[in-house]
Amino acid sequence: MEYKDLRVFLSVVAAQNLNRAGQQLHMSASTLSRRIARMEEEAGASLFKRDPGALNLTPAGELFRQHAEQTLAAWESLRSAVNTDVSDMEGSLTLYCSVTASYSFLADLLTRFRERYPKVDLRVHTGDAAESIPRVESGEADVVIAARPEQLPAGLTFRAMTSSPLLFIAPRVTGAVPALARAEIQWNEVPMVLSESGLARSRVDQWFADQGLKPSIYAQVSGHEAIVSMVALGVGVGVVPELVLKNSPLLGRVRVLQVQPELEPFAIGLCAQTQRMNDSVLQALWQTAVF
Amino acid sequence: MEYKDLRVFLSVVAAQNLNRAGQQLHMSASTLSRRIARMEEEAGASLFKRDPGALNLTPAGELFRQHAEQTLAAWESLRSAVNTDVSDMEGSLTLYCSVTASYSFLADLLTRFRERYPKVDLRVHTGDAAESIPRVESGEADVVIAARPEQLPAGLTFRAMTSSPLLFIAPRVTGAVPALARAEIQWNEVPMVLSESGLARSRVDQWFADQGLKPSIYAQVSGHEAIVSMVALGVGVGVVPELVLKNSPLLGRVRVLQVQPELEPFAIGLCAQTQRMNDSVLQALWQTAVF
DNA sequence: GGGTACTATTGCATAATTTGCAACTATCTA
DNA sequence: TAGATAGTTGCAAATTATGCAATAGTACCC
Repeated sequence: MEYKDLRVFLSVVAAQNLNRAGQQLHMSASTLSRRIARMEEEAGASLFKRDPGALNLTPAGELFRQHAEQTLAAWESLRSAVNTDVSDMEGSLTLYCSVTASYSFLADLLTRFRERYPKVDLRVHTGDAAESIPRVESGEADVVIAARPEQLPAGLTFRAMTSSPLLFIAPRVTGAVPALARAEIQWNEVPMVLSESGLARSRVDQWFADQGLKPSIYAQVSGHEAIVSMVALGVGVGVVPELVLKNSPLLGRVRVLQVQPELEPFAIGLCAQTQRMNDSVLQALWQTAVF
Repeated sequence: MEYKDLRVFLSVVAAQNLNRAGQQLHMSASTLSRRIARMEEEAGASLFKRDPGALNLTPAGELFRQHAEQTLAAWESLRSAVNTDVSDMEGSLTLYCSVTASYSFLADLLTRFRERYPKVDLRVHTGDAAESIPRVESGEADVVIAARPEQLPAGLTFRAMTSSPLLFIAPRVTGAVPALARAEIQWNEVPMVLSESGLARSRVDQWFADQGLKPSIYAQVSGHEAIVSMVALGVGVGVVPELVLKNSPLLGRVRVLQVQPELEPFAIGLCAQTQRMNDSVLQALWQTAVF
């Protein structure tokens, strides 16, 4: 039994559904199913009634829930007590991240950070993902949530939180892009909607170069979200991380193209200047991201 | 942080020394060192003062110790409450194991079992390890601690707890066995002291057969402990599990021979009849062995 | 002062565990 | 009965933990 299991359990109790809980926790339903099975084995009793429609607690599950809440509360309390100088740590932290990252990670991260270090003055800026690395290099931001660049610039430290595949997307309405209708796609005729710069752009350029092709660029835009919008309008094919797609309200208007070879996935995590890593506020955020 | 870590922590606190704690826990000191390092990172403070001579708790460590004790107590209490019919489970269990296994595992296992299920009437028999499997097959024992046979007989269920290498041992006094003194050992001239039967015996027979050799058997005895005794006396070479050797008072009188290929290690664990596995007392023991 | 013994830590290869995908099962619904 | 939804399970890949062996730091003794 590990503390992470207890958090998983409480999430599942709240969600009453493995798939919903899995989305919140960034885990698959199968993982949750097995973690719960293990907890039940260790506890020696089944914790959920598998009523069709909703997962409800058994009496044993209710006791377990109390145990989980108390134990986690005691643990957080211990952490605060032990880090006296940290629990009422003061200071400020400027964090920059893309709009998309703000949907999927920022909420979790900041909620936990706020609980632990309420006195730290947090400033959050959102914007284009491609801006992340420059911002942390220039010192405009103390820390950013970013995709790890192919070559991490010297002086920066990165800690992965998750990864997200990089996908080709096309308008759902077939026929909007004639070059896609052929049996074999003629990539040099496909109008592409790409980022002006950034990791996604260089990966795509490399992908075309590896095949000895030159992309036909219809539009260069700033921001992955704009790419989804333009693709949904039917102007061409774009490339965005799955994370952006999942959170887009236009998800239903585009479709994912299966291409070979696949683009290497984005590694997404926290990034800060190495020389600032001994700053206690930064260390606190680092830890919050992990446990 | 996992509950096993908490137990590890308390053991280290009690032992004040990684090597001693490691022996009790059947773990290496390096593992303990790293687990503690991880706990300290997760807690956000160092838990032990690394005073030379003894590991003492820091103030943070003292708090952590309280947390660990309370959490584990709450957990045990939950387990008891949840398994009402089990915590005051009655019944009896006959367990058979070798003398050696009784040193290294039985104490831990029975202590924990007793705490959890005090009303169960436990009967323990010790004897030759080779007797284990027959005893459980015949039903003389409900469960045995045994090495897993090459071919687990049908109808038996096995759960591994640890493994132990199978070693060739010789008298420490060189010259006692002339055939060993040669540059290349002439195995067919080496007087062997072997079990009359059992897994170790069949593994050794197979080992000789694989090399196209026939062992020269000086003595066949019953019980691994007797093998160590006879080898220590200088009569020949024997084969015993490391576990037996480690616990033998004659450890200093024998030496381990490096042979190629090595014999496959023993997998040691609990074994019971599959058809009895739905017996609640047996299940209780099974769980006790794991968590 | 220089061994010697003892203890904690770390590099590395291996072993064990965990994870997600995909296929499967079961139940509800139209 | 077909289709949808939700939980479980086989399997391969990735991650993580483990022990061994080597290292580093300290006390103790001659």
